[in-house]
Amino acid sequence: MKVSKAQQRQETIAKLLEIAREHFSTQGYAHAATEDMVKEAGLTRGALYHHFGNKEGLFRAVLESVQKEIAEQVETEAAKSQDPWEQLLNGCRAFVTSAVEHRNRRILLIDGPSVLGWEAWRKMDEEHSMQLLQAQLQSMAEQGYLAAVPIEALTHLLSGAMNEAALWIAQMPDQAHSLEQMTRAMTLMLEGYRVK
Amino acid sequence: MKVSKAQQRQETIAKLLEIAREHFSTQGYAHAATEDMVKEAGLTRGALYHHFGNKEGLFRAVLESVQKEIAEQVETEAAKSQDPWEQLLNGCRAFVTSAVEHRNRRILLIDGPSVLGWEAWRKMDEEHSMQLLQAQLQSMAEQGYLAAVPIEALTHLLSGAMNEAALWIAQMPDQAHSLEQMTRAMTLMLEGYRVK
DNA sequence: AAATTTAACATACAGACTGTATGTATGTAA
DNA sequence: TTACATACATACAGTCTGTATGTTAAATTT
Repeated sequence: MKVSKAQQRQETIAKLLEIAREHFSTQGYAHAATEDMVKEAGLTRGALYHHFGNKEGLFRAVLESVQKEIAEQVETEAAKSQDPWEQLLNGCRAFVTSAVEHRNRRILLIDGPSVLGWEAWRKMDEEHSMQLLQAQLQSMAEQGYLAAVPIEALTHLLSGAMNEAALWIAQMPDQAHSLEQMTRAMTLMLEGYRVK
Repeated sequence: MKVSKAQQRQETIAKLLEIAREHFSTQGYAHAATEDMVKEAGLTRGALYHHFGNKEGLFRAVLESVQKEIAEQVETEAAKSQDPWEQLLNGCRAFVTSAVEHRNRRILLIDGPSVLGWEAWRKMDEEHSMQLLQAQLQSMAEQGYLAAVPIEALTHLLSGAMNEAALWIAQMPDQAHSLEQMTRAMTLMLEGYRVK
């Protein structure tokens, strides 16, 4: 049976991304050995270095797919409402819910900044979910929904709050309850920016 | 000349902590080589492993001293006012100001959670600056200054917000200006929790 | 259709780094 | 002063990443 190179390439990359995501999530970047990953994929490290350049390149590609998935979730949930305030809260809750998941959490929130450096990580973040948040805030400000506040600073403040929220919820025994509590705290936090 | 063992021990540990802090801050945990650090201290890796067990142990000790310094700053600044709201805001600003510093930032906010794991990092955090924040919030809630909100969730939300705030400010060209903007955003954020 | 090129790997090896086992000298306590 | 513990130094083994080179099959060119 004959397999096209394009197809082979795509399949190999997809397989490595999936396996690496699992390894990075459970072991962390530093303790995930490239040899173990490629072995699980039925390949050798040659394939990895061919497609991703180095271990960090593989991690970056994995993080990119994590970001895309989360941004999609956030966008979908936010779009379910017409009211800007509800859109904002829906999006925030969707982000936290996604970020809590095992296959996203460590890669996105723990190892991401450490492995790529905060600036590179932040740049990636800006091109995905943070972008959505800032656009929403910007639009709300222009429509007069928000009190006078520097948008960029606010975006980072909220983003940081939600990142930690996800990490906190993730390790609590009753996650549903913790999410409720956190939603309450987040709702009040956002209230501070409602124009009076 | 004869040096007591206790004194020798103390000096060696102090020297290694200081040098390691600089190396971890500039190179990051992963790229800081133990050999380089001990060489700079005029020692060998034997000394490091004797006193700290392993590289992670050294990092943990460094982080501990970072935490202590920051908590001290926060406490000092907060104590400068009698008004609980002002204490809270002073403390928050002091935390951000300290966390921004080069010798604290990466160790505390970037590599800390990645190297020690989030749970261990959080536990250390709780024993230092986060403890102060939660105590302040708790006391404010009991005195009727705060709206009804789960304190633990709130503590993490605010802590996360400030962590990201520090990282954002750190990489902005005009840090003084950015700190002002962030203070404005933080002030409004806290307003959300003021009892109405 | 044959020849050539190129993409997708596999293999082998070098270098860096951590951790451990062991040796040694000096201070300390009985 | 002798026995022991502490504070290291030294040597070595194991792991892991990255790179250089080889190989095979598909794609492209002639």
